[in-house]
Amino acid sequence: MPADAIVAFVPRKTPVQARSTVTVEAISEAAIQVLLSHGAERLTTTRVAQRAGVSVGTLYQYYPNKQSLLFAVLENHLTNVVATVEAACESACRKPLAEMIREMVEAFVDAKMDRADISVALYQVAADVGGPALIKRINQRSRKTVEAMLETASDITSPPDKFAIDIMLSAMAGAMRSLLETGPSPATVRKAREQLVLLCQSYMTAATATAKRV
Amino acid sequence: MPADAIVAFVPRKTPVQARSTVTVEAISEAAIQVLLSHGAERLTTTRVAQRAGVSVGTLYQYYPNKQSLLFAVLENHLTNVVATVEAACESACRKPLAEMIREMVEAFVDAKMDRADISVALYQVAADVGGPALIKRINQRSRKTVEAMLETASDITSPPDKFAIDIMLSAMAGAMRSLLETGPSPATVRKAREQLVLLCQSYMTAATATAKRV
DNA sequence: TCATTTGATGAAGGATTCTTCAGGTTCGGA
DNA sequence: TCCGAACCTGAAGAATCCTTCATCAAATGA
Repeated sequence: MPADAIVAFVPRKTPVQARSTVTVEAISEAAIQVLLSHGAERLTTTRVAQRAGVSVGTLYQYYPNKQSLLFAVLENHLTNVVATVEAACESACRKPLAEMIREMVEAFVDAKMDRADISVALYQVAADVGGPALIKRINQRSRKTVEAMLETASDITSPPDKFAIDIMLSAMAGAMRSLLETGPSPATVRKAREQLVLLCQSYMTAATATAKRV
Repeated sequence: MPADAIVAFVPRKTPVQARSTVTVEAISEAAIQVLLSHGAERLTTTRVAQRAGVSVGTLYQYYPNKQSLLFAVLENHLTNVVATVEAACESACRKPLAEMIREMVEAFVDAKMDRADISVALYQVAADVGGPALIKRINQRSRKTVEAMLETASDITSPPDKFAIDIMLSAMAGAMRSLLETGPSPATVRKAREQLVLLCQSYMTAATATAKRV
């Protein structure tokens, strides 16, 4: 592969029959499992195919190359998480600030924990080609969602600025990542969830107060 | 390489003459540059050696394998950062809580920004073999340092518990990571630094209050 | 039923990478 | 000056890995 090759990320073919749908899903799932058991460094298209119970050729029928497979899995996961957070944000509209934050944070934690293995596996992939750009997009989308929610808060006049929201979201994601990588017990997760709510609430309150004061 | 090979991480030979010291440093620096320009996926021992202006053989005289090189660079960086934070924590002993947090957070941000390129480059490596264990060690060390500092705070009776400190530190690191990956302007960094101080201060205050109340 | 489309196979080509080692060069002290 | 130790070189072996494609199997629907 040349140093500056432009790689395609779009799927090569979309399943039309039922069996191929099963195959494609098996491949995604296998990619995650291989990522967990062997690490990104030793993730091989052959190994993924083998784990999925198909041959390499089949894999290449749906993904033009290795990266596109990993990208697809990452995108799918991140999209799921933001979608969940967005739903929570909508249902929390017009409530008091503290409650908003609580619902948002809890939705985030729960979404991540729902398939904790996927989250952990994909941290290894996020830094790869395509990852940063994708994450940037997802971050912006989350930011806007939270911003829109905060503007409807019943107990504050002006919401914190964009920057503060970015900080909060990245802090929340970072703490969650660190937590997930320890393979936490359910009790630990519950505690962390509570603490994350507190973290975000107290920061948002402080940031709002500061904003008003200026 | 067999699937479950045990790889050595200890350096193979330590420099004794001046020229080899230069060489070893050139290799570390080259590793970072290659990481930034080509990404972890396409980091090659040959490429690193070439960038360092030496031959591959030379590289293997000091590092038994590719991973040990990356591990060494990562360890060196993380150790530098914690050492800086530790120093700040010591000098902040017996001050009020808010001031402690400020000094600690600012030291952390400054240490990271001092060689922002290294930080960004190494995020790609952290997930690799050896990385997680190393990070765990570093995290514990930081936690203990901050905990010891907080116990001397002049304006609170009982410091937040370990768990809260872990959350704060990982949140801070996560936010910093997200920031660094955007290639921020100096102005942005200043703003973020201020916001991170606020984030940690407000959370620690809230966590302390909660702890007392119980 | 049967032609056409869709799906699956896996050996093999082509390329890359890690690591070694035999042989040469430079340094430092005696 | 001279010798041994430290240092450097880079071609080449051995091991993977990515990706393709000719070929076979299954499903669809007319």
